Amino acid sequence: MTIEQRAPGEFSPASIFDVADRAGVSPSTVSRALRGLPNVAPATRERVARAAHELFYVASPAASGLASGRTTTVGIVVPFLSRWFFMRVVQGAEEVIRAAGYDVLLHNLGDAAGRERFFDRLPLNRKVDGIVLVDVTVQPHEQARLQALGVPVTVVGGDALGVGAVGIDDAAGVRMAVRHLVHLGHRDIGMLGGDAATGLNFAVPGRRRTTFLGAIAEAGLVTKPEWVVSSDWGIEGGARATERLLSSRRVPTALFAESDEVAFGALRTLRLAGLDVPRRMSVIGFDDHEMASVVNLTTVAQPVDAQGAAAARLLIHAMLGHADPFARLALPTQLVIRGSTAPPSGAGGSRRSPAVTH
Amino acid sequence: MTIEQRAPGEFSPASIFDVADRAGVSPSTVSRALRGLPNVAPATRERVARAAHELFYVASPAASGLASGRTTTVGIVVPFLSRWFFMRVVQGAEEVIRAAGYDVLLHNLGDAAGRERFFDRLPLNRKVDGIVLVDVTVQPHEQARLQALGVPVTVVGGDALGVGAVGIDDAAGVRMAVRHLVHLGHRDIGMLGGDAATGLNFAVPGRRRTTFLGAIAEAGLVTKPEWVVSSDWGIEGGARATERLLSSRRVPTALFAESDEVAFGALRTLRLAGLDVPRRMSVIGFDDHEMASVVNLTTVAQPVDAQGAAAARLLIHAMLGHADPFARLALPTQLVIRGSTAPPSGAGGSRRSPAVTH
DNA sequence: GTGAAAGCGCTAACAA
DNA sequence: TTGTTAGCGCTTTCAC
Repeated sequence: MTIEQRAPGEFSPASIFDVADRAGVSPSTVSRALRGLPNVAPATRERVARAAHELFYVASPAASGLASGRTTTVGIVVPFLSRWFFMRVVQGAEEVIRAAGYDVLLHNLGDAAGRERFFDRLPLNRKVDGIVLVDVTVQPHEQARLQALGVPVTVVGGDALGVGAVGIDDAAGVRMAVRHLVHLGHRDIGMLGGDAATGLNFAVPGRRRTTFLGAIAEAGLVTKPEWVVSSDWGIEGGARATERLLSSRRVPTALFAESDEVAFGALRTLRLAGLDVPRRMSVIGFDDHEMASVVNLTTVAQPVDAQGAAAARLLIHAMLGHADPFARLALPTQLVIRGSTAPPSGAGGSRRSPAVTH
Repeated sequence: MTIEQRAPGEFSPASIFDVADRAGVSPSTVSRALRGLPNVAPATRERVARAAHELFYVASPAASGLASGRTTTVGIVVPFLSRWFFMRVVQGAEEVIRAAGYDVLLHNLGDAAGRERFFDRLPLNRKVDGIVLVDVTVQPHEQARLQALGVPVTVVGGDALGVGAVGIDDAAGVRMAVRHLVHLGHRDIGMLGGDAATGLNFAVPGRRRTTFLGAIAEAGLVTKPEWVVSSDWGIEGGARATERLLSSRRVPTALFAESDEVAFGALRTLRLAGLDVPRRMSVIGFDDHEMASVVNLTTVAQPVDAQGAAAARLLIHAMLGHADPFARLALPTQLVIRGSTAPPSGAGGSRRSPAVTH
């Protein structure tokens, strides 16, 4: 920007030389003093700090980045922005990252094409010192690309080899849900999944379905193929999946939804179909979304912010060179019983007050 | 990073000189060719492109940033990350920003201290070419600080002078809600607000309350101070506000909630208090949150992604030097009638099927 | 504890 | 249309 183009009030920011002049030291000393490096006399440091403050001096990130090779920025990569889970993970990670003095570069994959572009073109190349990858199962060839970035990576809720990972014990959570239904007396249990058609191949969906089928078998039950139905993740997906399931000749007495958002969609469809929950149909979700208490949904709670925060901490350790970059962490899940599950209508047993929408 | 520290497979990325050598041209030609500048022979451009591709060359953002003064990054600043509205705005803006070739630096204010720090220290200084500010009312002294950044700013849903702004006609939306209740026959109408205690001074809360009181007066009604209650924004805030309101000697027959999330909290409290919605209490929200259809909430819909997208477009125009940086845009709102509003129990009139929670 | 000097990898005048 | 030449504003050896 040449001087003529500048707006009247605008003035070019102070450089490290300006600060050096004002403090009566050399630029290198300014640099050292301001970054808190050792080998700076307290009095000098003080003088430099004051000069910098008076001139509103802040080091140019581009210049120091170019000189040092560090960006003081970390990338957070999510499949979508609109899902509650991702947002909360981002929130948890953001807080830790900012507290550690880094900025957050947010990258939204969006769809399958976006995912491919991400691994192919590596748009975060040289822009970040580390990456938190949320809920993406990294394929082997993708992992190679990631390595080419030359920065540490941690993963939340995804499978990945050779990088730090934090998540929950998904299998334990799913089993918890199935057992709860079984203990209530249900023998006909369906499952509503996400997964289909997004092409983003994110980590969770497949895993939960496999475990569900295993848990059903463990309980000595069988489920029907028409009772295990996938659709897009989210409320609308859950609604559509439930519609499809309800079109079977015989329907189950209980539904396990892969996420609370899918469960919410199910609740809406069941209400519109006039099927009382939990009298005619029990529904259990997964997440403990903040809306779960509003719609009185029984669910498997997982700590979401905490997973983001843990991944960020892992990453920061890795960027600092300490810490095992291959660490894996599994946070606990917990059953939260509310009003959307009850014994099947045929059975005796205690009754819970029904779930209501508002 | 010295050569010894490098991991085995890692190799230093190609520089613009490497590409120049391989293509048999000078670095400046490489630069021009790769950035699509005019005055490059098609054949040359082609040769350069191939060389760059073969060497996996990508320009160092720090170096080109330092040389050009541009960052190809835009900052999005939000008060919180955990609120649905903000997320959707970010989503809408992100898409436009990325499509225009910029990266997104996400900055979360978090709380009052974070807000102050933001305007005081300007952490986005020289890191972005423009800023989208979400739902922040910019105070005059803050505006001066923003100007010091020397980059264009646009605001979503906030008041701000001298910068582009997009939002909705809040007043029209609020009046729509109040009139709907009045037409149903309600005369005792309360309001649940956010606002209190966050200290973040974000834009919307105060505005909606003022308009609400105006609309009540317009309708020739009166409301009581105990019926207009504020709490933290969000579900828990709405729940607490409703509890407080219900402790009045006489309660209204209808509630206008400042946001759907506040309304959700209200619905939960009303359910727990055994007050049937809409029979004993009508509730109307604001936003058309995706959960509104699940809990059957009547609400005033506003386009959220679209506001973020519009703000991003405004910003990009401003960064490119075209476009009026003072443009203001108001997107339309729309009443969405669902099952949470009905005539008050005393009155006659048509009945709607009740809202249900799950 | 401090300073001098040499880059970091690009872009942008200017010249050719 | 292309090449040459200076920087952009820091950090970082290496001397002192």
